[in-house]
Parts: sequence; C-alpha cells; structure tokens
Amino acid sequence: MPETNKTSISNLKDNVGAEVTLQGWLYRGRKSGKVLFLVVRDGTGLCQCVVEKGAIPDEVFEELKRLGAESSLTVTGTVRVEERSVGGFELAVTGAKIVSPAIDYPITPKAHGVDFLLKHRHLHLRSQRQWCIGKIRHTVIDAIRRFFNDNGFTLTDTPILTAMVGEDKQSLFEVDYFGTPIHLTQTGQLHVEAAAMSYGKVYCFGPTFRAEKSKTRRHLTEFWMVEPEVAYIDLDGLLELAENFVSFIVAQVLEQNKSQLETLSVDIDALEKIKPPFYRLTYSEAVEILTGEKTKEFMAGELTELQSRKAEIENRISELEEQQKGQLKQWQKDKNAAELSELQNELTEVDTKIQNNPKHAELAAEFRWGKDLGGSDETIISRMHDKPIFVTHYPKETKAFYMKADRKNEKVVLNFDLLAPKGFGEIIGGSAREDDFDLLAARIEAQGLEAEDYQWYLDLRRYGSVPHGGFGLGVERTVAWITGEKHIRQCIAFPRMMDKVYI
RNA sequence: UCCCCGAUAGCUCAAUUGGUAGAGCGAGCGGCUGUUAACCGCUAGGUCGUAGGUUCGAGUCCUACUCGGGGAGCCA
Repeated sequence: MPETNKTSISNLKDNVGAEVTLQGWLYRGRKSGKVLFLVVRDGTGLCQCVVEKGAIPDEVFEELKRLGAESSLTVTGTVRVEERSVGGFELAVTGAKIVSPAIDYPITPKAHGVDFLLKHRHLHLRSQRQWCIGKIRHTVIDAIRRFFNDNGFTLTDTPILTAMVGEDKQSLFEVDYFGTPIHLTQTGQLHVEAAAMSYGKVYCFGPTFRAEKSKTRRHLTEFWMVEPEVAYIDLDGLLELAENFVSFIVAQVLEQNKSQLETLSVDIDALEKIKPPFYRLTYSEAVEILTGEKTKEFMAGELTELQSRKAEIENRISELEEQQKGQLKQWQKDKNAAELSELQNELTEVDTKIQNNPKHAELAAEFRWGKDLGGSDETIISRMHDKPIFVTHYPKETKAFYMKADRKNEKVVLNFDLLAPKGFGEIIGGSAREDDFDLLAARIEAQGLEAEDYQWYLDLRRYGSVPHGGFGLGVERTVAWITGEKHIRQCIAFPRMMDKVYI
C-alpha cells in the first residue's frame, strides 16, 4: 500500500481531491456486485468508502467483501464530495489493509432491547447514538469547567470518603475504613463551604454516590455533580449565577455539537430559547398554581391531547397492519414493522400517561402547603414552561439542616430547585446556607446529627461568618435534558443503577 | 418496599378458542457497478426463563420462584 497522508474523517473537508489514509473500523458494509460500500468510523465520524472491483487487487476485494462489522482496517483513497454519502464526503478506495477481522459482532443494524445493549455496553459505546451523546457530555463538562474557571472560581476537590452527612442518612453507601464505618460522599457541599471562606468563589466537581432505591429514568447510584459555592452571595445572586451557567452550557453545546444534535433529532429551536432570565416561582406560588384552576385546565388539556394522540396512533397501527396483510416488497414490510413497533411503544407510554393523568391531577389539586413538591408536581410545573423554572422558598421542615431560614418568614428556607422545561424536571438544587451559629447549631441538634462531627462546620460560623450559598448540578440529568434522551443511564459511559452494575 | 407489564432462534418479535414452533434481521453460500437499516435466491440455527400442577394434549391455563422493564416514594 502506498504511503499517504494519514487523516481523520473530521478533516476530510480539507483534503478533497487528495489521497488519504483513514484508520478505523468497519461500521457497516453493503455490496452490490462489483462495488462495495464500506461505511468506516474512526472515532471522529463516519465515511462511506467505495471500493470498485479492479481498483484494488482481487484478493483484497474478496476479503473486504466478507469483512464483518467492527473489523478494524485502514483504507486509502481519494477524497471527493458526495451528497449521497454520510457526512457529505466519500473515499474512492485505492488500497485497504485489514488490521484485525471481527466475526459475528453482536450489535446489528436492527433494533435491540435495553437489557441487551446494557450487557454489551462496552460495544454499544461505538454506536452512533451513544457516540453523539458522549460527545455532547464532553462539551457539557468542558463548558462547566470553563464557565467557573473564566469567572474567578477556584477548583477545590472534596473527599470521596467522608463521615459527613449532607443530605440524608438513608442514602449512604457504607465502606469499611480500617475497621471504622465511613461512607462515600453524597455531596461535597459542606467541604466546599470551608473552601469558599478561603477563596471566595469555589467549585468541586466529581462523582457522587447515593444509595437511594430509585428505579427511575432520572436516577443513578453513581453520578457526576458540580457544586459551586460563593461567599457574600444571596439567593438572588445564586439564581442569576445558575441561569447564566446553564445558558452557557447550552450555548456551548449548540456551538460545538450541531451535527450530533441533528443526528439525535433534538429540537434545536427549543434549546436556542435557553437564555436568561429563567422563570421564577416561589414554592407558595407553585402550590397555588398546582391547586388552582390553571393546573386543572392544563391537566384536562393534556388528557385530551393524549387521547387524540392515542387515537392517531391506533389509526396508524390498524392502517399499517392492513398494509402488512397485502402484497408488499420485503423492505416495505420491514419499514412498516419498525414503525409498528415504535408505535406500540409510544402507545404503551401514552396509555401510562393517560392512566397517570387523573392521579397526578388529584395529587396536585390536593397538594397542601408544607409537603415537599412530588415528582409529578414538578413535572406539571415543568411541562407548563418552555424555559427552565426556579422554584424557591420551600418549607423548612422538608429541607436539609444547612439551608438558611428566610428572616422575613421563618417557615421557609432560602433555597431553590431548577426545573428543566417540557417535563424533564429537576437538574439543580441549591440554597443560601445558614450563617448564624446559634440557628445552625439548633438545626443540627433538631435533626439528630452527631454534634461532634459538625464542630468544624460550625467553626465556619464562629470565625468570620458571611452570607454564602451554592448549588449542585447533575451532569447526566443535564445531558439527558439537552439530548432529549429519556433515560439518564444513556448519558454516562458505564451507568451504575440500583441492584445493577453490568461492567 | 409497593403497584403494573414482560421473558419463544445470536437480536427484535409472531403463533387464533389449549391441537405439527414461524418471520425479519444477523451468520454462511450464490447473484447484482450507486447502495443508504440496500435488494433477490438458497442454507444452517429452538430444552418456548426455572420448578411444579391441570389436561388425551400446554409456548398458550394455574401456583411458586428467578431475571428484566416501567411507575411510586426520595433526589442531582
């Protein structure tokens, strides 16, 4: 094989007309007599490579014709613009070398179930959809760091092994630490508060562990969370910080991952709306909305919409089923079958929503001030809006001990949740921290926490206490929201779920 | 922990009131010089999740268990 320019698929646009060599894997192959169409992936994208019989030695042509999916290979050829090809470029192959042939690659171009794909996660990462999500996750994480680094924040790494309970004792993973029980961190917040008193503006960013027995599309037992903490800030300041932060992340993804968003068929217009200011609601206002006419009408409207969607789906299903009975080309049958199975899935989902709608409407209507906002309540608020919504000033009793009581209304704390729009739900939780020594000491005692363990935390109020606060943003939830992925397990390379760790 | 649903070929799914286990994809062989989840022909591929029960007869009905999915609570 001639020595030519090694390049990547992402750089093909600068090599039109040149002979280059790609190093990658066979994503998919098609053959048509004396022409082979090999779609090659190299980690930077996909490229169709066209092999004409006679353009390369016959034995290489025969080898390529039989090459299994995900075989590794290098291909050399001339780059040309070709509209019909994925990515817009094509390689007219002049030479190829098989690096390592793959036989019986388990993941095929047809549909697979969730369990199967999770069991083959190490291979599934090579698929288009996963690849796109991973690229977007990378941008999200890069944007997180850049935002804080460019705005005067100092990174402080907080411990993963800790004796502190930040949120809730029930949800801790216990580890044996030289004979003493200790647990995996569920938040870096308490430690990062100490750092904020040194640097002013800080953030920690790392894995977080929660042993919550939650089997839902919004939960992982190990996830990544970034937690900024700022000295001399009030609740309004925090909201402003959070909306600028989230808007920056979305803007970065829009700038750097357009093609991935398109591949994932994300609603890009909706993302372009994500700019400050976000909506602001107090908890009490949220309660009013939930128990009021507006929600009643909204839920009724949703139900009508769901029912007409259901009718639509059912019509289409019977239409397709009728077609399937007739004489059709195999490819048409395949296509119909695929559409049918998608419709069946959607139908099940719509049915569940129809069933849940009255229950959720009832829960919302019966909501009483003082309870924590339930998942369905958050979803309703979130579905009513097209931009993220802050919900602030929750009842003190439902919230963590360190949240600052509102001096104007001692029943509530100066906290906030940020709900992503269109039904996605919570991606940020944060608060101003109690900075009064006596009030904080009383809260620690009231919650039955070991006072001794929290002496250092109280020291932060003994020596130069200032108003301060921060929040935590869940990386996987943010990625899921931006990519439109239903389940956050798709948004981390190797998800850890309750009772289930595949590899 | 509670509620709902599911388990049939490597994968995704069919199998009528209980009556001879099927299709597509994938794999193998052959055909086709512009395919896009290509197409056409042929071939191989099964302990119907496990254990019991009902029945002349069970993939189908009953019971228990195992595994999985979705939802609730809780949360990022």
